[in-house]
Amino acid sequence: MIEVIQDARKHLDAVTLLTAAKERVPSIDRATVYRTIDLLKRLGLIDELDLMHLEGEKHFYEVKSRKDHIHLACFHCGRIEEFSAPLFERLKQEINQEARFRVRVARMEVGGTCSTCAEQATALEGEKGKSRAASSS
Amino acid sequence: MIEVIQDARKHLDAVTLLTAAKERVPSIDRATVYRTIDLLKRLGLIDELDLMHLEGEKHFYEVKSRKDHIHLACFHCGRIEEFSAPLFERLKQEINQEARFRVRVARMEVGGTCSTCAEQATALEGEKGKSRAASSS
DNA sequence: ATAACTGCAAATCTTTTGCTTACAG
DNA sequence: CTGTAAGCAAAAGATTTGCAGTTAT
Repeated sequence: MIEVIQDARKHLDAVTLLTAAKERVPSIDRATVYRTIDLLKRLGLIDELDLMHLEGEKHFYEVKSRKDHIHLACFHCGRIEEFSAPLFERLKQEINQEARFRVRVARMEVGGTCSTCAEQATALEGEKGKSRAASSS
Repeated sequence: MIEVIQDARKHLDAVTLLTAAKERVPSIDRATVYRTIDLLKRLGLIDELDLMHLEGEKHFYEVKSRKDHIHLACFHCGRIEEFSAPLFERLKQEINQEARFRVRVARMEVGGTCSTCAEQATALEGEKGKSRAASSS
């Protein structure tokens, strides 16, 4: 089961995970998937993500890596980027020290506009701008 | 409606929000609450939180403040602490620059052990073994 | 026999939607 | 009128639970 998550190229939600798992064990049930997810979560083997609820309220899962990364969710194209930063690690340390809070899991999710979509938007504005400029939203 | 969220001393989930709103407008319905939440979210007036799903899968809401803060959720006592750090702001800037990702909302949630619970755990360990060391408070 | 795991079905919880009425512009 | 907002009821989506049958210890 954790293999399924590991093998996945993208973040899986429970239903997709169920479908994927069925390819290996056709008889597998929803309940088993959820129970296993819960187990893996408690064991700290996987992380649970929300990905800014771009696709509804479901959760997504990924195998926990040594280095946490931030998920950047583009509101326009829905793509999820991952971003690692030393600053993030430092921030966690700071929380440990300044708030005296022992960090076990840290999740940072960001929503906004990815570079591709930003460029497209800029390009579009440019086209329209030929005829008429200056409409501040 | 946003007043209800503003007045709240703690983070509210939709059901609690509904109850609170009913005190002002008894006829109010779930649907209205959810529709309003959705509106306020889109207007960027409130932020949606998960608080590490300490209490199930519901979402919590708080009025958006100028300065984002990080939510620290204690797995032991369930308390939610807020933590602001310049480092967090810098991290967002870094995302803007290095990933060329235009950040609109950033959410960071941390799960772990708060200082109080950590002290209690230490105290317990101390009892089992040797004498306690001085603890800060 | 015991304990852990699984499938199946039903239940629960949270959020969304369709329809209808009320009301303001 | 016409479009927006609200109530109500039902639906939908995601996750959990109770129960019973299997399998390994």
